[in-house]
Amino acid sequence: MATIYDVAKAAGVSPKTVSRVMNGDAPVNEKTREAVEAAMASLNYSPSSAARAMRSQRSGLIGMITGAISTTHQFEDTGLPEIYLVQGAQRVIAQSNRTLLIADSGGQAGRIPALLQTFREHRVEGVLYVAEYHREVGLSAIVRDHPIVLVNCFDTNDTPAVLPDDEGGQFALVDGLIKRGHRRIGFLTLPEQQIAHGLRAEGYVRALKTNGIELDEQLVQVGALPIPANEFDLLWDALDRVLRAEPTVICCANDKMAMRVYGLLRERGLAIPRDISVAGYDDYRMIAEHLHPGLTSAQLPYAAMGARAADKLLRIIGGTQRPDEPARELVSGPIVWRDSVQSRDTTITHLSTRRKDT
Amino acid sequence: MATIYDVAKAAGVSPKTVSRVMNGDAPVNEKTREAVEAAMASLNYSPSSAARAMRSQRSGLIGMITGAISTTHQFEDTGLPEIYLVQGAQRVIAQSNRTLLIADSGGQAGRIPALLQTFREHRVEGVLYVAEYHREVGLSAIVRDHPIVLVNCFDTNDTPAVLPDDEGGQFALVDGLIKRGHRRIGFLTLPEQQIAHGLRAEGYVRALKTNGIELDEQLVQVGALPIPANEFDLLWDALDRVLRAEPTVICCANDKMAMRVYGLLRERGLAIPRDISVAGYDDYRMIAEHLHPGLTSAQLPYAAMGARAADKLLRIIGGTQRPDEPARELVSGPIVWRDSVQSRDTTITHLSTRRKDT
DNA sequence: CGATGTCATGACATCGGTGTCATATATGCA
DNA sequence: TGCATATATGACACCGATGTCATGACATCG
Repeated sequence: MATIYDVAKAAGVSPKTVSRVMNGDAPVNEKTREAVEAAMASLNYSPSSAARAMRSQRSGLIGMITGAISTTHQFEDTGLPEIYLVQGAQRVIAQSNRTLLIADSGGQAGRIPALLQTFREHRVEGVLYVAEYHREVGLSAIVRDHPIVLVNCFDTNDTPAVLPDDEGGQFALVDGLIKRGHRRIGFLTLPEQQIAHGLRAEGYVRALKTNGIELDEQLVQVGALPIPANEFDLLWDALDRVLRAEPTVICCANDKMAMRVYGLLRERGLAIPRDISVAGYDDYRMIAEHLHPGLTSAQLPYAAMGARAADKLLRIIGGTQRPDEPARELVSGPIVWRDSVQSRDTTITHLSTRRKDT
Repeated sequence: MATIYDVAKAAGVSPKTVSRVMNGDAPVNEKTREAVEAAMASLNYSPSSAARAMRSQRSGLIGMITGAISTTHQFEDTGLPEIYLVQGAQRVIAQSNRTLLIADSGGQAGRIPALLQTFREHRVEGVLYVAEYHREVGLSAIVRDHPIVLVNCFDTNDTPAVLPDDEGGQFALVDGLIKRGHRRIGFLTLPEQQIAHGLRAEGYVRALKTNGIELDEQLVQVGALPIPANEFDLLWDALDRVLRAEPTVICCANDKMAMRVYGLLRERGLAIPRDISVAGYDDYRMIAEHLHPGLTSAQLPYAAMGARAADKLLRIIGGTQRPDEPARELVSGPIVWRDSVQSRDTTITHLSTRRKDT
């Protein structure tokens, strides 16, 4: 591989001048520049980032650690749309002329220290720490050596974090359902220990309140439990209880649950959306687009979260954070309306004036 | 960040001795070793991989390029279980004390040269080139500078490649169905231009032949087309034609299609698996495990492919390829049997003696 | 006892860029 | 015309490892 010395020799200049042509950090005569550029092209020259990193003390690398935290998947396999997260982050990082280095622990928390050690050796400028579902984490000390942004998770020390706006997402979904004429809105929730559960429940309640609808607790049931074997029966029972409260639509905690609910409702002879509407959460396109009818769902904006986290991290590294920048940022996703939700005749209902609720 | 000089000073030895302690490439007195190790620990020393790379001319980096090829997604979004591929590759690469560098073009082929340029600057030792679905690709010259392994794709120059064993997977699935008593096996295929289509069709035919069953062309219909808007109607029609041939089971080209077929069959009042069995392909757990009943599916072994590709690449880099190693390797996945397939009473059928068909 | 070998260690150069400083010529302005 | 700047370029050191070679202290052997 050609070096800067080879280029300098070929162009008849000093290495430093070649460096100047590349970096544009000092004026170079037009003729000289052309000669250098010709030499670089003919030698197929590519500067060594190792040498650069060494001299400049800036590696141009960002580390991302995924699959990192859980020792075993306490809940279910998320299906890993994490790749969108990687893509979102990578795009932003590439724009800053940096490169993404990734490490995946394969869910074995014990491997994290070794992976972080690798990051240290590469002198990564910052770390993105990605959790597989919205949760709290405890960070080991080694991580705090670097600028870090948590993604899909947070800790108790106000470490910068980028999180999905679960409350807002559920609010927007339920609010949209109400605008489409629904009044009795069933809600099959996540297991109660999940962070997202509480937030989404709040969004649900706020949407009702904002629209002047009274909460019927019978309509809200825990839909899934961590133990897969039991889950289905429990889902059946939960659905049963919700249906007795006569909802016109059922919000499911996620698209996978909605997929099951499709099957369960059909077994009861209910047609979607004619007899009852259904909504999901996550907007896993693999599911939502291919269910029949298409599933209305609140999008978990993974790509946007990845991009936002990368952006935040770069600002931290560059010292260009806005002074008022909060440690935690929420990223909202759109509601994707598909055919699983039917608008109801609203002539007999009176939409209360919408009040803004912060 | 502490350097080897700091460690040397703290331990009262020369930098070279510290280097020897780290690399074990020459004998070091036990006392000296302990002093050096203590110094390293107290300074929280981490050697600079940039300096190492520079001196040794080995970067310890492997580049992976994903989302690389398609300008627009000609077919549908794959749902990107690519993350499993990344994980599989990363695991193997970490074991070899190397680090995975990733670049994602976001489907914009025009960005590939820039990404490869980044790889060159980092002096990656090899490249994994990942396609989003099984296909043929044309490689630009720049890629051939490096050792490279294609993943999920191949070219016309016998570039090393790791591919899913589509023929074998479909064979194993259909063979398994036959062993479970099925004789009339419907097959809703991929669009014909897909590489996987031809291979799976071959597997289907071979399974029939191996078991002495005659092919009924009516049972095989193209199930999907690249234009999403039309797809559904065409799938309905295709399913209709297949059903007229009275199958006891329907193989779908992928799990997404199977998910739709579930809905379509139910609309016709057919219960799965009581009235008819269904199988998919891909084994996207997000779908297959959560459909009710669980979907039997042939697994696309992404994690294994990633691992195998990384392994192959490392052998190429290390010059330790087995002499007989073929350029293209097929990776087989298991058939995951779930409740969507019902074993049929086989007392009235006569399983022909299984013949091995290579 | 001297030659040879092993152990243990350090001095020094080197990998490929870039920051610092020096130098030489050209230009602007009073 | 003379001095302050700006332009254009090079010499040299340095970033942090490690390969090469040299050296001194012992141990071994004939």
